[in-house]
Amino acid sequence: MTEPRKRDSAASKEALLDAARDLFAERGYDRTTVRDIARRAGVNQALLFRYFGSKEALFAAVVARSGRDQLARAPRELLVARMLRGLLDKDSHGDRAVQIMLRSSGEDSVAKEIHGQLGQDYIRALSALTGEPNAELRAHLVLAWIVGIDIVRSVAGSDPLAGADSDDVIACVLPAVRTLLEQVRDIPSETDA
Amino acid sequence: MTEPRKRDSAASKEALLDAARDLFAERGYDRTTVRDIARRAGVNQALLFRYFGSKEALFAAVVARSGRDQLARAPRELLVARMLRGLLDKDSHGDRAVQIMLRSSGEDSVAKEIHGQLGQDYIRALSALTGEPNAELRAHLVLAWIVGIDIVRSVAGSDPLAGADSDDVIACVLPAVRTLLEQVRDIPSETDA
DNA sequence: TCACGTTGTAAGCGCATGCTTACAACTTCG
DNA sequence: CGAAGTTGTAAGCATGCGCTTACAACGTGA
Repeated sequence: MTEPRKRDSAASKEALLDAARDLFAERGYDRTTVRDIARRAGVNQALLFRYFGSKEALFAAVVARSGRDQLARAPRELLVARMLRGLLDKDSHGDRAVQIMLRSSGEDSVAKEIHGQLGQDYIRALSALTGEPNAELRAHLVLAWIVGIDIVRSVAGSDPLAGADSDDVIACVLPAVRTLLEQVRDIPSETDA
Repeated sequence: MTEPRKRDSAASKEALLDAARDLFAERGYDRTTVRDIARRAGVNQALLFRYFGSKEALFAAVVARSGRDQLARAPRELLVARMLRGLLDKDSHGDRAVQIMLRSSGEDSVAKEIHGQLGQDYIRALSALTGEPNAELRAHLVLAWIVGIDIVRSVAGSDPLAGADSDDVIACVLPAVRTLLEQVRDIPSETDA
């Protein structure tokens, strides 16, 4: 760094949040180091600790930010389709909150609490998509599927699911999801508008 | 260790494989340390490296052993139900190969290859459960769901899915899975026999 | 202008990880 | 019986991790 960075704490914080969001989503919590995050953000790693206090607190901030945005933006019955397209469409900056959150296979109770809170928001939203008595269980199962799709795609990078046309995946998944949450809908395509 | 262990390399290897199987399934690859494995196996960690060469090679051995057992044992149409019950029923020593395999969110190409091979065996088995042209895609989606269920259960440890009665989960999941793989069946209960 | 608070940096701490080394004790075979 | 190979062990290496410390430079307000 021959040129010292201009001082702008808000920009530094934003850069760290963006970098962390992307890296946590790509690699999961454990395999994302604070050095990686700082490097991608273009800041010194000490700033991460100054502004967020710890790696874990940064994680919580990322999850909270990502999830809040999506839940505010999506009509409920489109939520599943948005989450799926968010992970299937490479360019899309769709909903990554769920995979970011659950991709960290942390077992500690603090992380669990963090996940739990936002998770509850998603579960509440999904539970409202069915009139069945075991709505919460169904919501969890649907959430689990979305998470699983993300993980299987990344691990088995060269098979049909990784390279799948998102419409093909949606065509398989949504009818199945509807056996659980009957109000789920796909996003209207442009030609429908 | 006041009493030196009796020399038995086969028993030591077996103990390491069992310990690793359990810990990888519980914690995932990254959060399982070689010291943890050795401790649970009741051996010195140097033996792990002597007998398996590396943590990664041990992982490969565990995955290969677990998966092979299950695929040999299960009639195809019961495979999904067995995998689900394997993770839902706490006492069961059911099929953990898939979650062990995919729970490690490793991105390196060696791990990917390892996963890929056994994964292909599962995919082949699952693909044969439908006559649809995109059978492989469907198989991957089902596998993804199983993985996702395991992960969501462990992360969100106190909600309906974690404490769920396995019959309730199966009752929700199997009909949905059948929209993808029509030949899937549940395990006959004892009273049916 | 100057003092103080804020922001950015490089270096390093303490600890944990996968793995290695050196040694002792045992077991087997000629 | 003794040599060689095998098995088990404790200790430690090299590296990387989250996090801290100390300093410099800047920006703001009195």
